[in-house]
Amino acid sequence: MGLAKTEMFTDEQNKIALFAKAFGHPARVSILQHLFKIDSCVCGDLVNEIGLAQPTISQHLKELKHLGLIKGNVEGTSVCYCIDKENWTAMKALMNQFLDQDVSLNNDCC
Amino acid sequence: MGLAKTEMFTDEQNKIALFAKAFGHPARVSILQHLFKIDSCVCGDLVNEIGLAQPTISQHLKELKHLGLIKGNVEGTSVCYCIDKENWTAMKALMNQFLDQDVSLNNDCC
DNA sequence: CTTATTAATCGTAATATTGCAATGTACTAA
DNA sequence: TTAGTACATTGCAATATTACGATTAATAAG
Repeated sequence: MGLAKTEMFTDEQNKIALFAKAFGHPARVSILQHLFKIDSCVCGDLVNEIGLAQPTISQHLKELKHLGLIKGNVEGTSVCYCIDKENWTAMKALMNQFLDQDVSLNNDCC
Repeated sequence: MGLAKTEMFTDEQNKIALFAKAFGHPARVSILQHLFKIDSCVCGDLVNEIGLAQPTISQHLKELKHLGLIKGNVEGTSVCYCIDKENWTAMKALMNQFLDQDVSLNNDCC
């Protein structure tokens, strides 16, 4: 089917899945890492940095923007993208809550 | 195409993407949360806990096992699944490295 | 206005994912 | 052996994702 049955899960679970899906492609991981590294806005450099075609990068950027993880500003003919820090921090908190479930207390049963 | 061009990305980026993809479905998030909550092994309870059919759960478990995030032991007619703590910790370190990129130093350019 | 540049959008092909019915396998119990 | 239980596998349909060529939209420069 390819259609996730989101209605049977909690909002939190669905939210975690949505963010995780955004990181589920190396191109988007790469884009985000680059935006962090540059520590300022990047425009079409991403197309050169990463080896994918311009429409492909544009599509990945659109997804990240839709999730609120990045912001984009038009600047002349080019567009300036950067991390949305506030939303990134909120996302990080949610992911850490999931990743940091208590591992130490488990008894080794398997 | 639906085919990620993994060869143009670093091993780290691809690894992050693979783990993230595993969390990119609420059912798998739910399965993992349940395994943590139970704090011991779980067998077929997952089918009842989550509202999906048995083959579907089995498939999600297979993916998580393939990634090394969970372990499964046969126990009589049932199978006992639990978190692979060592691999989970390693995965967590990798993800945190990605999530914890320095946000504070950025200048607000967008 | 014309042309160049940059990025978004459209359309489409190739591939991946999700979900489940049907079936298979392995073990247990009677 | 037979029947039952628990889980895995297979096969398939529906949908999603990825990638890119072609095109469009918007701005800038001449």
